[in-house]
Amino acid sequence: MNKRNATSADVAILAGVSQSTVSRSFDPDSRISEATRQRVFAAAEQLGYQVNKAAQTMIRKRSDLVGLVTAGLEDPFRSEFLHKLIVEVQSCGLRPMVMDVSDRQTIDEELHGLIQYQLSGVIITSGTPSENIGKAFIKYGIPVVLINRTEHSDEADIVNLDNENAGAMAAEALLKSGKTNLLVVHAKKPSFSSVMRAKGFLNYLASHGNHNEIQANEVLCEAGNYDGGYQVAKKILASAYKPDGIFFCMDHIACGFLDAAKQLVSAKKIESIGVIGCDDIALARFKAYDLTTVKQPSSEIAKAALQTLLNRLKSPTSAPTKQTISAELVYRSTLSLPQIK
Amino acid sequence: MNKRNATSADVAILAGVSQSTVSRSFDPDSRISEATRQRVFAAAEQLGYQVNKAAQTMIRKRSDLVGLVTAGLEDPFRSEFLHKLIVEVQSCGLRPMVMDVSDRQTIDEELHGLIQYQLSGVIITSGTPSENIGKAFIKYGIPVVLINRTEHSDEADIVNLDNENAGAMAAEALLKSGKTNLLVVHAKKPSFSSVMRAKGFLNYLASHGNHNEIQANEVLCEAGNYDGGYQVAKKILASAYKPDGIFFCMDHIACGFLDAAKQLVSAKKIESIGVIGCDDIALARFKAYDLTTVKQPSSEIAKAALQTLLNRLKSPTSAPTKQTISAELVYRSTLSLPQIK
DNA sequence: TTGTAAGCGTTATCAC
DNA sequence: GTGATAACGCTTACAA
Repeated sequence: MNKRNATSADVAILAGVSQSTVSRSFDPDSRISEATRQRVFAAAEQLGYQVNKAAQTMIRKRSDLVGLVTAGLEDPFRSEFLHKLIVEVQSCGLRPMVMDVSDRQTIDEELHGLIQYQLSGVIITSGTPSENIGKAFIKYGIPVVLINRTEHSDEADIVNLDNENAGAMAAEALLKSGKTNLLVVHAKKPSFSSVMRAKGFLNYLASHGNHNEIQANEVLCEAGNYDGGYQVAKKILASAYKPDGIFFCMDHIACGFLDAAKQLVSAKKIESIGVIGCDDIALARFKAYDLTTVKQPSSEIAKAALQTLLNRLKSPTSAPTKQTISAELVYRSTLSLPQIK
Repeated sequence: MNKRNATSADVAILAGVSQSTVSRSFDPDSRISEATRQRVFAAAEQLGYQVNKAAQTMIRKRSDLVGLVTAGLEDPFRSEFLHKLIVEVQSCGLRPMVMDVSDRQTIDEELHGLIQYQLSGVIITSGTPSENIGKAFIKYGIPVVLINRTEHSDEADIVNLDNENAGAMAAEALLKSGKTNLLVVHAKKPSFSSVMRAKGFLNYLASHGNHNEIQANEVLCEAGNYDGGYQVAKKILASAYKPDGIFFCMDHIACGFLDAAKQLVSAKKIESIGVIGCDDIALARFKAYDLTTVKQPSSEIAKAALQTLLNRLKSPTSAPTKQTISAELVYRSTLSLPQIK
C-alpha cells in the first residue's frame, strides 16, 4: 500500500523528463518522440501511475462521468434498461454514476449532488411526467438526454420509443386475430410511455376497426407492476364486459394478470383471450408466461442515447435532436400469429 | 445557461467576505458567526453555487464516490442487489459509480479507470471466484468491502451470507417434509455462493440424515440461470434416480426447472417433488412459481456493507472485519411447511 | 471570527 | 519536441 499515489511529477523525475511531457505522453494527439513516450510509459508502469481524474476534471471542466437518473429500479424493465445503459456508458470510455430518484422528497438534494461532480452528461430515463428534472442540469451547462419522457424540452436531446405506434401494433395484432371485445390496461398513475401506448391502441381501433363489430374499453390498475395486474384480473374477469383481447401497457402487469387468471377461470377460457404485453422484459419469454408482446428495443435505445450524448459533447451548440425508435411485435403463445389462409 | 458556473470566489464577492469564509460556511464544524453564514448562503443561493467536487476531491483526496463492482446484471438477483446497494450508498451521502465486469477481457482496463477517480471505497459483489480484484484497490489505498466472495483477504472487510447454513436449512426442510431422495442443483461454472450452499446441503444430510433411508445426489446445469434450469429438467426427470426433493442453489434455476417440468410430467407428479430455491428473488413469489426458498436478506447485507465501509473510512487502520448474515427459510407452495401433529 | 496564502495534480499556453 | 509556468476551485494552516 503506497503512502501516496504516484503523480505525473514522480513519473517525470523517474523518466528524466518534465512533468508536462509526462502529461503529453498520455495524450495520443500530442506529438512526442516515440523514445521519450516509451520511457515515460515504463516509468509510469513502474510506479503504478494513474491519472488523477479530479485534477484532470478541474482543468478540462468535464469529468467523463455520466449521470444515469432513473426511478424505481424494482421495476424489471427499468432495471434491465439501466443495465444496458451502464454497459453502453462503459464502452464509450465514460463512467456511469447512477441516481435513483424513487424517493421524491430527496430529488432536489440529490440533483445538486450530481451537479457538483461536473458531469459530462446526464441521461434521464422514464419516470413520472413533467418533472422538468432536465432543466436543472441544462441550467448548469450539463448536456441532457431524455428517454421516454414527456418533457418537450427545446434544449435537451430526446430519444423515445414510438410508444403510440407500439399501442397501434398491439391493436392491429388483436384485430388480425379476429378479436372484437378489446381492452387496454395501464396503471392509474400516469406515465408518459403508458399513456401514449394506450392512446395509440385506442386511436388505431377508432380508425381501423369496424365500429359495428369492434368494442374497446380502458381499465386502470392500482399499480404498474405484477401486483397491479394480479389485482385487476378479478375486476376484468368478473365484469359484464367480456374481453377476448387485452393489451397491457407493461409486461409485468400482464404477467400478474395471467397468474391471477389461472386461479380464477379455466385454462381454456384464458387461452381464448388474446393477451399482449409491452416492453419484452426477460420474464416475458419464460414458459410460465410466454407472453406475446410489443418489444421495446432497449439495447438500441441505450446505444442511441449514448451516441446522442457523444455527438452533443462534440458540438455543444448544435440544435437539439429527437429520435424515435420503432417497436417490434414478438409473437409468443398468449396471442398467436394468425394463420395465412 | 451560465457561461461559467459560480465559484466560491464569486459567492465571496457577492457576500462581501473572503473566499475561505465561504468554504467554511458550508462546513458545519466550522465556527462562523450566524450572520455571515446566512449572508453567504443567500449569496450562494442567488448565484446557484454548487461546490466543485473535483476541486474538493483534490484537496481532500477522496471523492465520496463509491465503486460498485458487479458482474452480470442480467442475473436478477445481482440486479436486485445492486439496486439495494445504490439506495444505501445514496442514503449515506455518497455516490454510486457502477462497474459491470461481465466482459472479462476489459476488467483490468476498467479497474484502472475506477482508481483514477479517487474513490472513497469499493464494494465488490459476488462474481467469479478468486479474481483478487480487491487487491488492486487496496494497493492504491482504497478501502474494499467484499460481498459473498471467496477471497480470504486479510486487508478487505468481508460481508457474506451464511451460504453453508443456507444449504443446510434447505436440507433440513426437505428432511422434515419426509423427503428421502434428494438432489442439489447448481451451475457448472463454480461460484462461491453456490459451491458453499451445495456443500452445506450435502454436509447437513451426511450428519443428520439416516443413511439407510436418505440418498443425496448432485447435478450440475450448464448455466446458472433460467435456461440452465430449464435444460437440466429433462436430464433430472428422465434419470433413473427419482428425486422427491430438490434444492436449487439459485432461484432462477428452480424457476426454469419448474417451467420445463410442467411440460414434461403431470402436475401431480411435480407437486410430489419438494422444490427449494435460494435467494428469494422477486420472481419467486410470483404465483406461476410460488417458490419455497432460502432467502438471502439482501437489504440487510447492503446495509451492513455500507456501514462497514463507513466504519473503515473513520478508522482506516483498524483490523479488517468479517460479518456473516443469516439466511431465512420462506415457505411457499413448492414445499409446504410440514404440519405439526 | 475572519482574511491571507499555500498547495492539491493536472492541462494548456507559451517560449525555446 | 520539450520545458517552464499559469491557471482550475477548493481546503486548511497560519495570521490577524
